[in-house]
Amino acid sequence: MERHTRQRQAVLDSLSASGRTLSPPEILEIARQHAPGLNLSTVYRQVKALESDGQLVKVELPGQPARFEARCRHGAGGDESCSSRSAVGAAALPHHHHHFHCVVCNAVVPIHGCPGAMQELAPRGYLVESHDLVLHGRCAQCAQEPAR
Amino acid sequence: MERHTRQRQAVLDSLSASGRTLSPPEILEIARQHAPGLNLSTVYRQVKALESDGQLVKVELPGQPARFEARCRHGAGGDESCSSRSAVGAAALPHHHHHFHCVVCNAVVPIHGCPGAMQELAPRGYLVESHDLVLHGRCAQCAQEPAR
DNA sequence: GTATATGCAAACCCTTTGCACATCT
DNA sequence: AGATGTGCAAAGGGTTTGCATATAC
Repeated sequence: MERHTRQRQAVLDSLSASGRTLSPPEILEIARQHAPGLNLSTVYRQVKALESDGQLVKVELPGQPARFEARCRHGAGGDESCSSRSAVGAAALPHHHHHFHCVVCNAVVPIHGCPGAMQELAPRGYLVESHDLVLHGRCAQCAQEPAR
Repeated sequence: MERHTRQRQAVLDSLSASGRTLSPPEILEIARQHAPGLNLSTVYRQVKALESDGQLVKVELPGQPARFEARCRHGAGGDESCSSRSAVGAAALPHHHHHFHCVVCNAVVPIHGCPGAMQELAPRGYLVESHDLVLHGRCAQCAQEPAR
């Protein structure tokens, strides 16, 4: 079914090692160090396969190209558990979590916690099944630097 | 600076009349009825101009192409006012608001609540400046129809 | 040996842009 | 007339796909 290839491993490793979300081009650059000649198409294919395999999570921020993160790794301080939530289908479901996007260095890191009570925000008669939340601001590093 | 053209009016009207968010191709199809020969490029250009003019709002959902909504005034009071998507006046305040996305009919409507307290969700040292929230589920109409 | 993954190039979707012509004021 | 908008076609990012070859099992 799913073969173990140098490319597959390199893609997975690049994400696990980085501890943050990476775009396919970023993955390519890093993964090439362990898989010379790696192609962007292969990155896209592996990233999709690894996602449905439950090993990666696709992270999509409004207006930005997709990024991916290794499952359940936190790169910036906090960890703890994420509260799971209703799933629509029946696949390997990643834990429910949201993301923080640093507008300065453009990094995206997972955050724990969730405001919850989403159903109350919807108009009457509407049925909330899931939600996406993205925080924008400055990460710890960029918050300290004056300007950049 | 900004000229009044048949195309500009048609783009604006299509959004005002629809009461929901529309993608550029959707705008094109509707607006063409009042501006034959209208081109998709023009829709993109007008939509951008009208946005910086404050007459439209760009709505970006994770993983989806951009949509736009008319920025209409909305009387006081409603809880679910902006929910219907026919001819009823839509609600879109210049203020902070989020969106509900119906996974069945794919409509996107503004909602006016907000969980708040976003700073508490961020890791220590992180500074939250803004956030995006999108609710996914079924709108009132689609919630009643037999699930599929 | 056979099925699957890879690399390459081309195609696709969404959006932007260059340019000559049309249109508004 | 002068400035701005429009249509068309081509280009640009991001992502997917067809196909022949290479590779894992």
